[in-house]
Amino acid sequence: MGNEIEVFREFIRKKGLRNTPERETIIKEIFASHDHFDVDELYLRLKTKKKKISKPSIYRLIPHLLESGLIQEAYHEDGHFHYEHIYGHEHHCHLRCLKCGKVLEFKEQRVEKLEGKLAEKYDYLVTGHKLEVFGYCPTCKVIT
Amino acid sequence: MGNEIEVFREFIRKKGLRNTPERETIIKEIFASHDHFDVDELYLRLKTKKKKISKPSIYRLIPHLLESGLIQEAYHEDGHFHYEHIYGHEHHCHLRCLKCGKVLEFKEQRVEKLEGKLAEKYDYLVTGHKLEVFGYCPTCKVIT
DNA sequence: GTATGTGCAAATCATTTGCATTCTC
DNA sequence: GAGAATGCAAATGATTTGCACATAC
Repeated sequence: MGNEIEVFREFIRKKGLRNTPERETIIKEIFASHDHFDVDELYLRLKTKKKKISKPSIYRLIPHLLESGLIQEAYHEDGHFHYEHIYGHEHHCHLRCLKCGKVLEFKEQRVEKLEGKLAEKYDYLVTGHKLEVFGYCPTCKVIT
Repeated sequence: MGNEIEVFREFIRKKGLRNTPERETIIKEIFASHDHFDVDELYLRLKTKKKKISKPSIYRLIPHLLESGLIQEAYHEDGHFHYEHIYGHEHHCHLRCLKCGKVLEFKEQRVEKLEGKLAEKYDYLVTGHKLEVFGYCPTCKVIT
């Protein structure tokens, strides 16, 4: 079990906000799976486990999770966002087919060097990145 | 003036679809500006120029523009997508502040090599990529 | 004690869709 | 002439918001 809860508590404290059991329940559920998630799916997972958390509570928590660096937007598909938790997990990128929408994951280290350069050049505190490569998958490239 | 119109005509022809003056008007307007655009803003730009194009026509055209590689999603913000035209323009990536949401653009060539490797490894026809680096801007990193 | 968070129901707003009409090929 | 595309109005569905109550600090 990671200490994402600790990271979140620290973040909340620094911001002068308040933590709640609902928020910790949501975070635990997010990190309980290795997969991407979306709000509706997360809500249903919680419901299945008899946790009474409302959707607005999830929606209201997400900006904090993004800002704290615990999660990031993975992609926007089927009309809603899909997120992935990034804290304590190996980074991966996406290879997407422009025709059928299929998404493949792959690992990439090359961009880390770039992060350092950018941090210096623009005086940013760089915390992560998202790389999406697109094109046509083996099936779709034949037809196109 | 680029030949994005030609590229689109070719794409439409290959797919056995039909081209229309509305579509070409939209494409010309997209490429008339160097900036990102979103559907509403594009619609208003067209309206200002007395072009009677409906929003659904724009929405229905976008998947084709994506698939043809003329445009790509730049980011999803303020509840809607922002697109950028990529055909015939130098590629750029985004550096985004997690706190204030500010977006900076920068150039990057390093990822092109990776594209080749991925194309080979997964048998994809790779046409482009989108790289977003995030963190805190000079102002926000002080406060956080 | 006070300001923040929660749940509910209602509101918002981007995007999609049904349909009758028009237009491309 | 058949199948697509358009515009309009209505529907959809994710996300947000107002509000009254509960609760963290």
